[in-house]
Amino acid sequence: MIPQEKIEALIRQSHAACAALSDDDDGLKRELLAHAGNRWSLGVVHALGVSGRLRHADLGRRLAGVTQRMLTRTLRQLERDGLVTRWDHHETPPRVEYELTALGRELLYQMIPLWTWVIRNADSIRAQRLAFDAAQAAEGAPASAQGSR
Amino acid sequence: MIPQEKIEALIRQSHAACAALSDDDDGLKRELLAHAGNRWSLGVVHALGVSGRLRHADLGRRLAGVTQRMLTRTLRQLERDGLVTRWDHHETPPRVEYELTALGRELLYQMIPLWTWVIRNADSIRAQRLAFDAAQAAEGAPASAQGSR
DNA sequence: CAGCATCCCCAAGGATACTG
DNA sequence: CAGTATCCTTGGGGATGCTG
Repeated sequence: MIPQEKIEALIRQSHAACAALSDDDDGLKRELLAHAGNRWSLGVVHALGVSGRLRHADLGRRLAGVTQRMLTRTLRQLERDGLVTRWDHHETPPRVEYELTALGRELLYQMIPLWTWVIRNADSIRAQRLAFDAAQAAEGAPASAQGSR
Repeated sequence: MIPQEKIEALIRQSHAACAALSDDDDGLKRELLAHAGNRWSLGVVHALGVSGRLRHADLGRRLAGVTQRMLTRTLRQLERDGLVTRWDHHETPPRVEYELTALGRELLYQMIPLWTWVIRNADSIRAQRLAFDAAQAAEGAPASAQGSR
């Protein structure tokens, strides 16, 4: 699907980029990429990207199942990394809005191809997983194959 | 840096892609993206991308600080998701080699822009973090500023 | 050499209750 | 409404030792 030479060129490029990293950067890099693996970060960035400026409760409504605690936590992390801005209107009752920063928008922009790729390949990966798990099960308990438990 | 309209077009695209997801896919998607946040997954994929087929011990040598346990674990996860192939030569002493699958290469290919972006922005993010932490500290303990504890 | 078993620590994530 | 505090569970990550 993707020409081999192109992949190799890109790998060389990434290799050069990787070699340019200090040990210190390595940790930071992973922390940044960890947002992709965090339970709610992607959802927050995506919701803010789609809807612009949103209040805490609005965000909570869009992310089904999130608790206030985790939402606040996630927002703090994103704010700390400069991906999200917090707008506190200092009113009573409280009124706080969140918005993507330029950096956050860029990150979203960078994420989309990866994201789309994962979604496109979700089916084949799920099938692969099932096959793998089946193979593992067959290997792990061949003696008790018919003994159920 | 990136035109606003382009971002919005991409966001709409990602929104459409996201809307196409079932609840089931959502978990899978995050699990896949979690490889980006895992301690060693990226390193393994990168090393295999750069060097082709590698033995367990060779991989261990390239990833400074990894333990056999975590290396094996990581490889199993990647194998389960169809990103890495395990070649067991069934010899004694054991000889097992690992290699990226086509899917794994594609993932690496998809990752590189994001990766490069993070590296490019590492400095500004680190600065942002320091500022944020300083602000938090100033806000959290202004009363006990001189009282230490 | 490859990798499993065991024990351990800690942060992510969550449920619940409370406050300005 | 936005957020903190508290308690709990789970899994990532690691150190060490053993085996085919």
